[in-house]
Amino acid sequence: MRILIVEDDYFHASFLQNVIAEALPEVTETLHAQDGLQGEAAARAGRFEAVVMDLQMARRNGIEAARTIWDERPRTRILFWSNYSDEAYLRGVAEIVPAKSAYGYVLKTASRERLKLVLRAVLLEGQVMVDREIQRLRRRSASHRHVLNDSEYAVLLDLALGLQDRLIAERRGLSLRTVQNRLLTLYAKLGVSDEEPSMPGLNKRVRALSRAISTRILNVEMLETAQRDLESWLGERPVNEKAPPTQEGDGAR
Amino acid sequence: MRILIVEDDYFHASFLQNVIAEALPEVTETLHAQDGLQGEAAARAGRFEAVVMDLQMARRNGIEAARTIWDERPRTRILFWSNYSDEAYLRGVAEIVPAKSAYGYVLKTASRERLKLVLRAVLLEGQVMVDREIQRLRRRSASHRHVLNDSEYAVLLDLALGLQDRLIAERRGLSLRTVQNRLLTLYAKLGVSDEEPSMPGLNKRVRALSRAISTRILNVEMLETAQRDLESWLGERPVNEKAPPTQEGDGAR
DNA sequence: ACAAATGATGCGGGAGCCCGCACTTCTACC
DNA sequence: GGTAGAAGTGCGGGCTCCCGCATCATTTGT
Repeated sequence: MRILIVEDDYFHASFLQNVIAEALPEVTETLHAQDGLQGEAAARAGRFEAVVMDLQMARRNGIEAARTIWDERPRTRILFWSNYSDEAYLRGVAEIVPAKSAYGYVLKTASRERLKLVLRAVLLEGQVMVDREIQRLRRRSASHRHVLNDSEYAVLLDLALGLQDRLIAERRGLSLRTVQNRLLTLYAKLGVSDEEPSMPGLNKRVRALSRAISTRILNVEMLETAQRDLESWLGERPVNEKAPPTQEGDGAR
Repeated sequence: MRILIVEDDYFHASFLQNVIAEALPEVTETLHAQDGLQGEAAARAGRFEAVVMDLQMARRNGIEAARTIWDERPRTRILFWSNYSDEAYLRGVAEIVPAKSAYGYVLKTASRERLKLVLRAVLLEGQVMVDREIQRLRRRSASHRHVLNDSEYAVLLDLALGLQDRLIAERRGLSLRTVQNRLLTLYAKLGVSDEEPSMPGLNKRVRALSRAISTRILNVEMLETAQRDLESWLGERPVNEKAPPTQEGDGAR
């Protein structure tokens, strides 16, 4: 069995190699890539069955690297290994994992024993496994602020990219008013409201993004990924011009 | 000489201790705190002259920890040691460093030799020193998107927190129109505009925040710090009610 | 099968936002 | 001293946004 390690921190990478050697004696070879791009290239060339992937790397983050790896070989088993349990990462991973494959998610703070366990479970036995520490954190925040469903999350992403209502409606195939309803519930779930005595007049739209980021429902990596997705959507869109209800050559604006 | 290390990653902390022992033989004792809060407490109790501080830690980030340490003992020398060179961190540090003190900023990817050099220069000799790698990155992005001056940055923070124009004006002691002018230049400098052929109707306000985050001009840590500052400002504000429609003596300006 | 709940949509209006135009300080450079 | 440029402010208009009120369609419970 051959394993690819994608990890930009030298210490973490060598620790991982060490643990792998101990937990998985059936491994015959491990390769170490330093960032997402290298990881993609290595996976393409090396045909690994198993990958341990850091998230949050320069040049190409772990989610995007995993996506292209899975696009090319959907059976690859990938264990995500990260310092953070941002909801954004979990949603990002859940969105791209193919049916054929197995994956896992562990925190870097997990004990050596737990890491070994997850390594075996995911990479060797093909189980799906999420560190119970993450489930715990997840549950705790869920009790507080309500959980976003997929359609709300999609709208949140669009909002975060700066799209205005009309465009969101077009992209998601909804009416304008419906989008605004989604935003409404989004505001509620993110705790954006004027009722706060301390919080006076605020711009709900921006505030929503702000809170989504503070609470790690969104993070930079997923924002960048979403931006790329948006661009490709814009690309294949049939130069759809809006027949503006009003008239005529308003020229560049 | 006694040194406090504030760092939540075990491997990095022990590597650092190792390098310190080698670079600074005059150190008689090092203490290791695992996050910002612990770091503040340790600094308060231990009266260290020198600190090596990670940014991006749970519970209390490095900037905030440094701020309270410097509030209590302004001569403490602090070396910031981070994986990232986000502009947000640099501005955050620059904002809080007291005149009496010395500080430095190194990337974790710096070579062992450079780390040793910076350790001696900052902690021992009291120089101010920023890793040249950071200057380089800084310069590169500066050429591209224009650099924000302090007042624009302040407005950006307010925008990011979700304040609306009126409140920003009040907080910064400006007229409404002036705030809007600032926002205008902010949009320009962040590259938010409709001229993009690809980018159709977008919400400039949100887009500005989005881009500020993507380009690391802002990051989560500084957003949270700014939020706390805002809350304390709101706290000491004299329950200022808006005499809404009309105007009159709005006092401060 | 009927009622209640949930979700999508339309309409309309008050408020906030973006920004062109014009006027006034304030600052800087000959 | 004078003039040009930058920054601050006011006014007004067009557009987006937030959201209450009301109407259907779909889903769910009993």
